Amino acid sequence: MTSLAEENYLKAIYKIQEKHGDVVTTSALAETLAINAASVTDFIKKMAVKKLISYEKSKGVRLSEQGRQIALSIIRKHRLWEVWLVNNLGFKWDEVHEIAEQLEHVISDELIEQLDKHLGYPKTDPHGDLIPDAKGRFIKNTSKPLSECSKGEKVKFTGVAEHSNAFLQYLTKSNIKLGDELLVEGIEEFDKSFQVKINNKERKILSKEVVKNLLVIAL
Amino acid sequence: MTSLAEENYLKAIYKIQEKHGDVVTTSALAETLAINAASVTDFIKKMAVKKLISYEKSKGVRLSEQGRQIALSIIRKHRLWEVWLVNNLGFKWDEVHEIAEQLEHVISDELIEQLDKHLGYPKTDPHGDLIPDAKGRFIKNTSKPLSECSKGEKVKFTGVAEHSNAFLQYLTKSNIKLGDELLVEGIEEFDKSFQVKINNKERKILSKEVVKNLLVIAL
DNA sequence: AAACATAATTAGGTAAGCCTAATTATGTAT
DNA sequence: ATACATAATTAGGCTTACCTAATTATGTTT
Repeated sequence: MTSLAEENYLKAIYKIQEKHGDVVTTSALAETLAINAASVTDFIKKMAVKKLISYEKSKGVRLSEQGRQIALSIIRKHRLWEVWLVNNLGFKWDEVHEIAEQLEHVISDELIEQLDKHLGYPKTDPHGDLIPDAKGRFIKNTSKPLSECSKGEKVKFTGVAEHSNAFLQYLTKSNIKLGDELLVEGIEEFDKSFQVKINNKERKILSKEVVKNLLVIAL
Repeated sequence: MTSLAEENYLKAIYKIQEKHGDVVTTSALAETLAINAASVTDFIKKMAVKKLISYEKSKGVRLSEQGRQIALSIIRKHRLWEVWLVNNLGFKWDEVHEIAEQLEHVISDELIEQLDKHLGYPKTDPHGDLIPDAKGRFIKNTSKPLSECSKGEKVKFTGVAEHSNAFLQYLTKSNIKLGDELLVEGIEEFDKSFQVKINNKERKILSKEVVKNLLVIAL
């Protein structure tokens, strides 16, 4: 059995590893979990004994295969619940994270498989994040930040790299939604802002901070 | 904030109080929660300090109005989740209890109100138990055990007094479902078994143990 | 290489919820 | 009223998951 705390550590390690690659430091973990570094050191030693992670003293930790599978199952649950909250219960994409943080810890394989089926086996959550299957496998993802596109490229908005409510609400307010077609009409040299045409209709200026966090795929 | 343990104590106290009325003893609580009596004494003292219950030493405990409201909100959540699991996810009525025991502790008023709406504001759960509203109010319930009916009475099966999987599965196997119409054709003096006609079709003999746990309303 | 800042660890402590064993209440039978 | 069984409480401990303060590593600067 893995405890609530362990699940949260595993998920945090997975996410940091995903973003910054390789070994995860004690301080990075302490930061994301909002837990004192001394407590983290304590805890990861125990997790290493349980083979959930490998731990090199003063270096950092890495998920074991077992740990990775558990992390992925939590992420799978989190994202499936988010889909449900948005598609079936009418929540907005900036309202579901905290609720899903609770629901993701409910234990029942049967439940999660039935939920998956009920939702029609979605491949992505409301933020465009991929949902791993029951075995922890993802479909391929070829998205890149809009900031890496060149003038003239036409792409589809498929996900966000930043999940803060501030950013999600900015997009909602700006009427930019997953699935929108974006045409890069120009890039301002001075401030790296993008002029884009959305769904062949509206024209918008998007700041460098924004385009960095919009994930798109080529059309 | 009320902890997971507190929620479980409150729910247990509510249920014992409901069944046996009045004051709830330490041992009854210890029994239902499968927790040592000494631990229960410890815990209820703390709950009394928090005004969740009133506690008279060596006598037992009673829910405070605040405690009652919390207990009812847990029960509300439990039963709404059960409805969802059966109606939307395809679970059987004997498969949902443990999952709902976990889901009932998820904290979000918004969530539970949206769920309630999504389900069409159900008044009863899959076992026929009443679902309190957001303010902890129940609709009236006029049901009684089938065992209290007399020969010739025609009633509707609306709930179970016993929630064990064994009993639920017995009913499923016997093809007796909530909403079925039951006509008491005869009562065997010797063993108090009932001969009933179900939905004006099948005839069945139901033992005293069974009829005691079938809740019905007059038709 | 020495000095320094930063990161990580160790040591010692706390609160929540549980436990067992020992003691004290309570209520019933003699 | 006393004895007895049962229920409840007290006392002392344990584990989990956190904390602070003090110490030790690590990796840059100079």
